[in-house]
Amino acid sequence: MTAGSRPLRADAARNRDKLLRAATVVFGERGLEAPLEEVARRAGVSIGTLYNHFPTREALFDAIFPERLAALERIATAALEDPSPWDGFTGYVEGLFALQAEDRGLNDAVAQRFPAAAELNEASRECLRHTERIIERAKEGGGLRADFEPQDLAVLVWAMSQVIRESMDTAPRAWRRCLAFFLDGLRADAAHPIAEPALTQGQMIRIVERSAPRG
Amino acid sequence: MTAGSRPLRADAARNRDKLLRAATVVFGERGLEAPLEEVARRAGVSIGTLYNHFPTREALFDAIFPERLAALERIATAALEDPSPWDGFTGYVEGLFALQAEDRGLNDAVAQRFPAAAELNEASRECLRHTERIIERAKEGGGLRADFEPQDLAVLVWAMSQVIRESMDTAPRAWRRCLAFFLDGLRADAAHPIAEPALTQGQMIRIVERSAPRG
DNA sequence: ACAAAAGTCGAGGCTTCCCTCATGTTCCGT
DNA sequence: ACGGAACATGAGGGAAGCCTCGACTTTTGT
Repeated sequence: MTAGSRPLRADAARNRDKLLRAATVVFGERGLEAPLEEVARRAGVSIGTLYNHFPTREALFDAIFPERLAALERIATAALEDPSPWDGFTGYVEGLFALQAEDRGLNDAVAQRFPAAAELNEASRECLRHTERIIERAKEGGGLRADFEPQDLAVLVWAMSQVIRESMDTAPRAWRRCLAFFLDGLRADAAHPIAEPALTQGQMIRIVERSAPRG
Repeated sequence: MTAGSRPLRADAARNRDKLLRAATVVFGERGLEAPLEEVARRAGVSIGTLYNHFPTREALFDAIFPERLAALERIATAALEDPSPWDGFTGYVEGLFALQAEDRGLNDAVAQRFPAAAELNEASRECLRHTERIIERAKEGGGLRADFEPQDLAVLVWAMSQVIRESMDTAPRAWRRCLAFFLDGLRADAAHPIAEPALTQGQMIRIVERSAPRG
């Protein structure tokens, strides 16, 4: 909140708050593609009012998720302070997916399904910076295989986000098993050479920018 | 083709064929949710004719994909004949994902996104039966970890189908790297105990039946 | 060659979701 | 307690897809 503009009128501030609460619930249940009209309905407010406060869907994301990603910062900090770099790494990854498994919206957000959400993606990128340190530390500690790159974690997030999406209603812990298999492949002593190189930064950017909701 | 009904009129047979070719192309490019009107347009036929031949989207799937999955049978046979059970296993999995990476529709189909496509899902299930043998053989050979279950392969397919979806345009081979990490975690000598049990058959069924296109 | 059967056509009704804007209401400083 | 600024409202127009149905055209058997 840059607070550049006048303070909101009392009723407007109340409505904005109701909208944010409703959006949090609706996106959590239905994912980031939930109809905005349901958000308005749930907030007890007209669709026009929703658009008054948040001219685009992405503006709503930006108002909701950066704060939510603060939880991730805490998890990252704990990871960097873990005496075992490997445990720190796995703890971070598990914490991340546990968050995703509790909220369809967050799951979509972390998988970068809406490139137009500027602040959200900025927050994601901020997290990624922690991630690099966690990965580097785990490699130096000898637990994590040396050829694992930060971009590989982004790919893992795509993969796990789908597992979570499919299974979260019926078997909310199922992703843990999938992740365990994967993590066993990331240990230094499990490493076999891999011919395919990691995605470049440029490729990542191009992919994320393309990934519209349904395109 | 049970050939229970009369033979089609000549023009009708031609149109049916054009529709199948068009659908193959369109689904291949856009995935199983592609607009049917584009299929009709591409076939040079009206939307009404499309519905004459295929009353539902799923009927189209059933007419296209079971044949396509025959390629998988061949890959499975090769896997079972590989002198190394582990190489057979990895070869099968790579062959499967390579197919998915060439065709968005097949990628969606294998991930079971349309439970109503009866014959398609029957064909998928048939493949799964080969899969069980391949997995069993790889475990007995000592290459594959003992706690890997056939349902885990289905989960892997969800995961990889998403990686493929995201990356196939920009980095068509990127999935290979992700799979390599995963496979390193499936080797018997990389195995660490996993607390979370595999999905049960019942859970799998419930999940697949829920997974509507967008719901 | 002709009529009945078989097949084709596409406009149009339906749904869902998007977003806007003219009108009406509420708040707030004076 | 009043006037203007700020805000809320929801009907409605638009886009995309789905699917149907009655009018029309082609095939085929005789």
